[in-house]
Parts: sequence; C-alpha cells; structure tokens
Amino acid sequence: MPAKKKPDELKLVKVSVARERLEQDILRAAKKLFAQRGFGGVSLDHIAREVGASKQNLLYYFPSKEELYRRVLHGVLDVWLSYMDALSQRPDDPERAIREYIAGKLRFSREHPDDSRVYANEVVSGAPLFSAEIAERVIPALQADVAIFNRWAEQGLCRPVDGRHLMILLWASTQVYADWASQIGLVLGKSELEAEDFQAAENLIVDMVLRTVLVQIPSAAHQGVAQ
Amino acid sequence: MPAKKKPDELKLVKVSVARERLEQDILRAAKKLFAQRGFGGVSLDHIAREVGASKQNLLYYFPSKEELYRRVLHGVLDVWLSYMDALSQRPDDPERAIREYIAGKLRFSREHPDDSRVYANEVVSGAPLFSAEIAERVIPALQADVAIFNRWAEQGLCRPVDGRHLMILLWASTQVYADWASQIGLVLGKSELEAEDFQAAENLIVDMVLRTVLVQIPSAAHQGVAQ
DNA sequence: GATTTGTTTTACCAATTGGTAAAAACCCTA
DNA sequence: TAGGGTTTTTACCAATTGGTAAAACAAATC
Repeated sequence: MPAKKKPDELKLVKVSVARERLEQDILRAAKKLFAQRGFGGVSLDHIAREVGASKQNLLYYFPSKEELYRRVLHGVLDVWLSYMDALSQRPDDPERAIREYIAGKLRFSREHPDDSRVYANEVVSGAPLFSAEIAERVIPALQADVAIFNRWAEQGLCRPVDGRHLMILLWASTQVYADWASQIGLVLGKSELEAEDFQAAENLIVDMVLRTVLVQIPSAAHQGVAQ
Repeated sequence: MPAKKKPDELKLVKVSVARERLEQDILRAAKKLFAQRGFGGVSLDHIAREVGASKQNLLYYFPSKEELYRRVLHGVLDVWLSYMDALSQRPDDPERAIREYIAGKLRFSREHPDDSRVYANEVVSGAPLFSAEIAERVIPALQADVAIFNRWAEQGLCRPVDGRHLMILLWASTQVYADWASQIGLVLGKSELEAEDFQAAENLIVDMVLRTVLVQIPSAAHQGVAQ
C-alpha cells in the first residue's frame, strides 16, 4: 500500500464533498422552481440566481437544462417511492397496512410538497421525459400493491375491490394536500396547512377506505368522521 | 325606426361572428398548450402556429400573453363550475345528490380534460394570477356544498362528516382522471382511458362515499366493488 | 369609386433563452 | 513556490421571447 494513494483519496473526498454540496444546492433550488412553474417555465438563469451562482456554473455541474431536470425528477421519484411501501410491510393486517399507507403518503405531501409538485407537473404534462422511468419503477410498485389487495380478498381478509382504482384514489386524495395546497388553504381559510388539517384528512380517508375495504365495519377507534 | 340602423347592426353581427370564430380558435389552441406545459412553457409563437396565424395576429385579439391566459382560465372556470352544482339540485336526497355530483365531476374530467389540466397547472403553481377569482367563485360554491352536508347531518339524513375534506377528496379523486390520465393509462395498461374505466372509477368513488356518509349502508344496487 | 373601418402582414426591437470557448482564479500537493 | 487539476468568470453566440409601429390589405358604407 503506497503512501502516495492516500492523499489522492483524501483530495478526491474533499473535492467531491464541496462539489456535492453545490450540486445539492442546485438540485434543491431547481426542484423548488420546477415545482412552481414546470420545466418550461424556469430558466437556468432563474435557478442560478436562486442558488447564488452563475448560469455557466450550473452548466459546469449539469450538462444541460434537461439533464438537470432529469436529475431532479429522479430524486423526486426516489423520495416518492420511499413513502409507498407500507402495504407490503404488513402483509397480513389490512387495516394497519392501509392506515400506515395513507399516513405515509400524507406525510410525504407534508414533508416534501415540492417533490410532489414536480411529479404532478411532469404527469400533467403527459410525462414526456419520464414515462419510461415511471413505467419501470412506479407501475411495478403499484402492481405489487394491487396484488396484495387481491390476496387479502382471496383470504377473506377484505372485500373484493378494484385495487387499481383504489390505489389511484389513494394517490389522488393524499397528494392533493401538497399539489393543491394553495387552493385547500383557501378552502380552509388559512394560508398554510397545519398538522390538524393533515390529521383531519387522514381520519377521513382512512375511515372511508376501511369502510369500503374491510369485511366488518372497523372499530370506532378512529373518530375520523367527527367534524 | 330609421333604416340606417339596420345595416349597422348587421355589420356588427357579421364582424363579431368572424372575429369570434378566430378568437375561439385561439382560445382553444391556447388552452390545449397551456394544459400541457403551463403558462411559462408556452410561447405566443407556439400558439400562433397551432392555430395557423401569426403571433402579431394573436396580439391583435389579445393585448398580451397574460391576458390571453387569463381569458383561458376564465373560460375553464366557467366550465368547471357548471359541473359542480349537483348537490344543490337535490337538496333532500343525499344519495342521489352524491351520485350525480360524482358522475358530473367525472364527466367533466372525461369531456374537458384540457380544462381540468389548465386548472391543475394554475393551482399547482400557487394560482399566482387566479387566486382572487378562485376565492370569489369556487370557494363560495364549495361552502354551499359543505353547508348542504351539514344540513343533511342535522336532519339525520347522513352521518356527520368533515364536509370540507370530503369535498377535497371528491375533487381530487375525480379530477385525477383528467390530470393524471397519462399515468393512469400506464396503470391500466392502455394508452387512453375508456368509458369502462370511468365507470369503474365512478362505482368505486360512489361506493366509498355512500358507505361513509349514509346512515344506513346503501342498497347493493351499485355493484361498484366488484372487480 | 372614395372613404372609412376592421384585419393581417411586414419590419423591427430589446431582453432573455440554452449553450460554447476560453481565460482567469482557486486550491492542493509536490 | 511552482505546477496541475478543479472550479468560476468573462466573453460570446444564434435563436427565441413578448411586444410595438406602421404599412398593406380587405370589406363594407356612403
């Protein structure tokens, strides 16, 4: 083991740390702006100003605007998927699995609203740059969830439902609390959603799904229907 | 009645017909593109090419891009609201009212996907140009619907629910079939949503809402839960 | 047929777009 | 402190952006 190698590694690590930090800053700023205005509505200059660098500096780290956007989308999908594995975690307890799935997706909306909005923007646009990755990573995860519902139905643990449309409804009714936050704020008469709003949403959604899916009406433990 | 007035009126009508047609063409093309790429992602040139006119010709009909966008949004909101009055139409029959409300909103998603997507784009962006009009026109409509739910609960016609979050869920789970059509297509394994898909969605949503809202479990007439 | 009115086209404009090339500044190790 | 690699800045670029001014065209009325 020659001593020469060590400083080399050290340097590499240091460089990559500094590089990594600015790269992350750029990605974060880009995410925020893409979330707000979509791919076409954001310029490199805009992102550069947000992060306090020059446009040419961005282009040093990311070869093109599209590549930067792709990197943002990729990160968004990582986060999105990491909140979506609740069903498979509790393969023999539908009620807990559903509760945790809904809670997890609502937590995603609350903790990562910009990720949710970037994803929404891309999907509304018809996912021109991303349908392949969605088909590869999202759809299999969904198919697995649908299969779990079907198995539960076979085992008599839950009523037979159309798992695909149920999953769509779960996506829609949870992500809406990130994507439509501005409008929901108007509805609820507050400028920002608070913990209690997410709790009320969770109560309602859980209640509805359990009533629909479970064989016996769920315990009154969840008082979600109270106003 | 002087004869002079007649030709004047005639001219005015003719002119406004021709003008109206091109104006409508522009609005339609603009709506389609704004739906796809949002306000910032579309250029006047882009719209002009789509409609077969010159950019300067657009600017003759609409004084600015923002004004054009505003007009599009205004039209979208008209359509959107026109599909939202089902609840108040049947003030004493919750089940029918809910069925018709859901069916109406899904019909909107199916018949006017671009309207839905323009609206979605604007809301995801935080409604920078439109929050005032939303607050003026959408929120009161929603408040009225929530009030109807509360009245039903008072009269013992339905269980007490958080009407605001229920309405949000209804919006989300119906509009998703327009806004997320590309992704739902991937989920269902088809490039375009068909009548049966909307029917399946309607069955599921209606079933869930009625199970949650009605005092007695609804008649088995709606076989929405069958896979 | 002249004139008035409404519409479209031509010719511009400054600012911004995404992107390239090269020079300058920086930083670390030798 | 000299040299070499990494990062940032400066200087450009052609194309496109939203928008203006005025000329050319069309249509209908007098």
